[in-house]
Formats: sequence, structure tokens, C-alpha cells
Amino acid sequence: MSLAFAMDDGRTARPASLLADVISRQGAPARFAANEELYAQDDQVELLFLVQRGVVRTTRLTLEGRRQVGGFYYPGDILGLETGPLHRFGAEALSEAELCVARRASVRAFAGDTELDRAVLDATRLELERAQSHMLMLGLKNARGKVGAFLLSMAGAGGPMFELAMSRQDMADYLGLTIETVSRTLSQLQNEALVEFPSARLFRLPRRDALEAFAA
Amino acid sequence: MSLAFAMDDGRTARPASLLADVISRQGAPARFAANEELYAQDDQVELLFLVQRGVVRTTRLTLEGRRQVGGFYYPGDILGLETGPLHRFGAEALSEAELCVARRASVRAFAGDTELDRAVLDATRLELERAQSHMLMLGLKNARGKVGAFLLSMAGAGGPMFELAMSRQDMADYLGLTIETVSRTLSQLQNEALVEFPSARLFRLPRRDALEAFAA
DNA sequence: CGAGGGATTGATACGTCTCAAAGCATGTGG
DNA sequence: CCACATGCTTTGAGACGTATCAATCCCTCG
Repeated sequence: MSLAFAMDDGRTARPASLLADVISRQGAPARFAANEELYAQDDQVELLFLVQRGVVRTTRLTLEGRRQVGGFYYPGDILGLETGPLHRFGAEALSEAELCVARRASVRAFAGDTELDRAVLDATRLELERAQSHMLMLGLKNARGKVGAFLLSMAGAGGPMFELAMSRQDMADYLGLTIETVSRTLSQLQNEALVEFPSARLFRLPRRDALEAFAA
Repeated sequence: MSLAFAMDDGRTARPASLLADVISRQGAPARFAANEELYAQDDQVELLFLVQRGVVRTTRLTLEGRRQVGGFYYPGDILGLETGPLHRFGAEALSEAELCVARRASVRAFAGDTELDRAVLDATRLELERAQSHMLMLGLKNARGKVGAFLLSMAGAGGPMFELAMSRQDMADYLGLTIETVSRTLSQLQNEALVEFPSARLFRLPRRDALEAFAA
């Protein structure tokens, strides 16, 4: 993509963690096509993934066919830290992605190494923080607040232009809304000049403070 | 409370964990009155709590005064494992409660003890599982599903009669609903004979399978 | 140029919230 | 023992927000 102005995916890679280091040293590189599955919901947990390029989403499907997106994972993020022996969420690449894949067992071979234990704990804490924030958003905010907060989180600290890696459907399933409500809310925010969409996946936040006032 | 039939609070104490052991050995007993605060949202994290009797709820308040209940903690549950230096949720005793309180530092004094590190990780994983389940419930279920699932989770494996430790307002703030919607939904389930409420805090589930059919 | 998939917009139905009143327990003082 | 006050719960009527179903638009790609 070539743009005449600075563009930003809104996410800078996380500060390198020890666990990320171990995975990238112990693991093997892997490439996934758009929409390719890293692992399925209810699969056995065996691997740890470090995102190096692209974006990955985690999803959970219900029996009735409803879908909840658990989160979006950017370069530097780690997938595969689970609470049980099975994956509670499946994972798919949003677009072509490069990851580093390590067997859990080979990381566990380091067990007893206090540093590494600590790194796994820290990474798990990050997951917990992510889940708690998500829970608060779903429980406390209306559509306007959800969409606004989502834009802010996708914008991060960069600027002035940001790219959305995911479709409206992904956004909707992450926010617990329908695609129509997401679209309408975005249009409404655009009418109020709180956001500009040069195209469906590209946006600017000309009044970030006004967004933060109701979506923070 | 004396009842002529078996009654159950629906929660059996969790299988003793190593971390719970350490807290109960290292810590000091503490008693809290109903509605007394264990710690406040945004307080510095310093202590670990093991519930021994009674029930504790964690809550987060927004600037606009809305409240989200993060969870309910029963005997055997541990509070105070946080993702950052500050408490993201406050904690209050629902009714008179006995806890065991240990300084984080004195638990950390065991650091390097691989077993203990592992125990902290496991406890953090439990929190993660709790938060993820909560997130899924908020994102995927309607009022009927939320209330039904809540009753099932409060009932646990015991039976046939269960006690609710929390008010309708606590339930509502946990489920992301209003107190009126919770009350109406409970009345509706009662009309369908999916639940019986001899009193507001006591209930029976005569057709648990029928509940599970839509609330699982 | 036409086909296809994602996104937007419109009309309407439905679910949940809001505001208000009534019901029901529990405890207190007369 | 009754009368009342208090707090929690339930019920009702109407407003509001989001979902649903359907049509149109837009962009990309062949």
C-alpha cells in the first residue's frame, strides 16, 4: 500500500518480552494465508505462537452459530496461553501473516528457569487484562461507546491515519453488535466529524479528545 | 438458617491449591462485615486474600456511576492477583465474611520456589478463565440466557435447593442488565416452571436440563 | 463491462431500559 | 402484639436502542 501521507496500523509491536524471545529462538517460522486457521476451537493445546507480521483474530462459535471474537493479535503478541488443555477460542489469520511457532513442551523444557516462569506469568497477565477490559466494554457500554472505544484502541498512540485489519463483521462480533449497528454507528460518528473514513478500512480521528469523552 | 430440607449455597470450596495453602499459613485471619470494603478500585495492590467463609464481590465503577460486578468469590477462592500495580476492581464482602490475608511480599519471598510460581500461574489462569467466560456471556447471550446461565452457575453440582448470596442489583450489575430486567426474567422463568423461588434468595431448579438447553 | 462480496441505508419488530407505583419482607417502637 | 418505617423486589406503561430483513451502493477483480 502506498499513501501520500503517514499511515499507521495503530499498533506498535509490544516491547519484546522474554517469552517472545524464547518462542522466536526455539520456534519455527510459519506463514498463514488470509482466513487460514492457526488452530480450531476445542483443539488440543500444543503450540505457542508469536505474531511477527499480520494480524490474527481469535473466535468462539456457539451451537446456534453466533460468533464472539475474543481479540486481535498484532506483531509481538503471543497466542496459545490457555487455561485448560483445549483451546477455548479458535484462531485465524486476518490477512497473510507470519508467525513463529514453538511446541509448548519445548518451552516447558525451560521450566524451573525462574525467569521463564515469570515471563509466562506476565504473558498470562496480559491475557487476563485483555479479557477484563473486553468484559467491561461489553457490560458497560452502548453501541456508541463500544465503537468509539474500539476506534481509539485501534488508533493507539500513532497517527494521524490508521488502518483497520478487520472487516465490519469482525468488529461487530468483537463488540457484541450486529454489522448493521456498527455501520450505522460509524456513519453517525462520521456525521459528527468525530472520525473520517477515506475508505472503509482507513480512518482518521480529528477530535480524539471528544471521542475519549464518551468512549474512554 | 434452619431449613427442613437439604440446602446448598451451590458452591463447594475449590480443591485446595498450593497458593491457598501458602496464604492460609503465611497470612493473618481477618473478618469483614456485610458491605465492608476489602480494598478499593485503584488502590495499590499489596495483599492476597483467601476466602474462608462468606462471599466477596469485585466491582468496577465508571465515571458516570455505572457499575460492573467482576465476579463473586467463594470459600477457597483467591483475590488480589492483579495485572498491574493497581486494583482494577474494588472488593466488598457480600455478607459477613472471614478471610485470610497475606502480604504479597511475603508470598513473593517464596519466589524462586518453582512450585509456588506454578501455583500463582495456575491461580491467574483461573482468573483468566473466569474473565473469558464472563466476556462470552456478556457478548453472546440475551437476558434470558444470562439469567439462566447465572442460575446454573450458582447451582453448581449440589442440590436440590440453593441460596443466592447476592442481591438482584448485584446480579444485574454482573450480567450487564437492569434490576427490573433481571426480576422480570426470573418471573418469566418461574412461570415456565424452570425455576422455583420459595423466597427471593432461595431457589430450586426442577428442570435443569431445560435450562441448559438455552443457557449453556 | 459485468459479477461478486463487503458496506451502507431503510423500514419495522423486538428486547431492554426508564420512570413510576405497588408489593413484600424485616426490624423497631409504641 | 400491632403499626409503621425501611429497603429490597416485583410489576406496569411507555420510550429508546439494537436486531432483523431487505434493498442499494460501492469497490475490486475478472
